[in-house]
Amino acid sequence: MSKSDDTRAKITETAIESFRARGYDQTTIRLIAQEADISVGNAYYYFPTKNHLVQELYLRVQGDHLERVHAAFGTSTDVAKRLEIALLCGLDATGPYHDSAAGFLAAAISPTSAVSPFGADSAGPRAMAIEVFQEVVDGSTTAIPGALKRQLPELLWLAYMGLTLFWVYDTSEGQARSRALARGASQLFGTVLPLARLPFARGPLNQLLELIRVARP
Amino acid sequence: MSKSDDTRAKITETAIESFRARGYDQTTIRLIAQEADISVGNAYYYFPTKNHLVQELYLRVQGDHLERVHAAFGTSTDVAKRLEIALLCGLDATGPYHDSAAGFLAAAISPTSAVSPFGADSAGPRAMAIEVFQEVVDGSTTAIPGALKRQLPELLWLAYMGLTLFWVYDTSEGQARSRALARGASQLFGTVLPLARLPFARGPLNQLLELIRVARP
DNA sequence: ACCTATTTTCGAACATGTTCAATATTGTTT
DNA sequence: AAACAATATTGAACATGTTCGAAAATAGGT
Repeated sequence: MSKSDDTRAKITETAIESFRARGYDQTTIRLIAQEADISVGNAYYYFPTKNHLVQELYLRVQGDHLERVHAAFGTSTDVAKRLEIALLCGLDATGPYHDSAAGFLAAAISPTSAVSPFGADSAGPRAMAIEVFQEVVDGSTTAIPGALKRQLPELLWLAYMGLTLFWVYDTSEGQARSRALARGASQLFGTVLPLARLPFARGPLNQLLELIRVARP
Repeated sequence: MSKSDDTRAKITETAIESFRARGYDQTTIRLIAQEADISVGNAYYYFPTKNHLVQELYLRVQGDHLERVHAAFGTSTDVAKRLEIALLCGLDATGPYHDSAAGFLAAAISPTSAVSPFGADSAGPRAMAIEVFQEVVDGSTTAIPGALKRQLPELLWLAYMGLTLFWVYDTSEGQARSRALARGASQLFGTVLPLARLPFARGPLNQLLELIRVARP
């Protein structure tokens, strides 16, 4: 088992390192095999698809995101502030890969892909990602209507996915626009959330929650 | 010029027909060339990329969307109702391609792809798509704050892109959930919009518009 | 009609993700 | 230790998007 684990680990490490250094497209299976001193076929013995190697990278970045968030939350108890932290830490964690983000996105977006954020194959990484936003909500002292509070982590994660999509297309220096968007959106969220408790917000809010119920099977 | 146009048209038609019948992945350049009675190299003389052929399909679907919307608007003057019509017609227009939507999506999503909805190469089709939502707004008698009204078509188009993304992943019978989402979202929009005129909505609304200003370079 | 430049067409070649049958290695049983 | 079963490993082969240099067709000018 050890030999097998070794080979697997060698492939994983080589692939991740190559993804970081060369990006998605430039990282070919043949190159990985060569650098890991194995044959092409052997790589496919452990990973059925190139995208399954991306999955490994995804996991690592996800772990990094969680770590960064934990380090940055500090004593913040305001949801909006915590959301801002979570979003910005997410951008920090993915930052090194922005140059080849397009390649990764194309690989990830297809529902049949192993790395599709919505697919079954990435239930693990996804749960990890939603966990971040669960902590955003749980660690806050802001009053949030119960029905909304339950759905919120997943909704915020979805918003984060949207931000990531924006980020991929963001060519501004250091992706400054994405950061500004993260800050602005968090702030807006902080402004709007209290309004949810006002009486005439009940109608729209219930409509929104019902909408989510329809959308989530 | 006529001979050239003929070849180009033959390729376009063959490709679109193949996309419809076989989907994205199963449509290979060699197959198109064979069915169009030309060589592979010749296809590449007219279309630098397979995705440029998808672009042609995109244009056609876009035109179909616009037609359907015109036929369906009727005498509706309510923004929410018109939005619902636009969204549902969009789903109708793309319906035939749902089976291979994943392939198309993967091809379209990369910023460097010719068919990326946000890229420069598809400025034409995109303008056409936004035009639909321009008409949603222009043909309505609903009172909308001016600053918002100006941004609305683009925002609604963005929402439509989101709906399309949901639709790609939607495996429900006839994509019923996507349709329900379209209806529900339109309705919610109709409920929320009037609230934008209330005094305390001014703050969040301005924040939102500022956010858009930041996000749009 | 002939020559030249441009446009169009061809098909072989290349790179890369993936598959597969054959071979080697390791583990288990007797 | 020998025989058998399982697990690992290999490298060639395949499909497909794309490139490229050469050949053919066409257009324009004299």
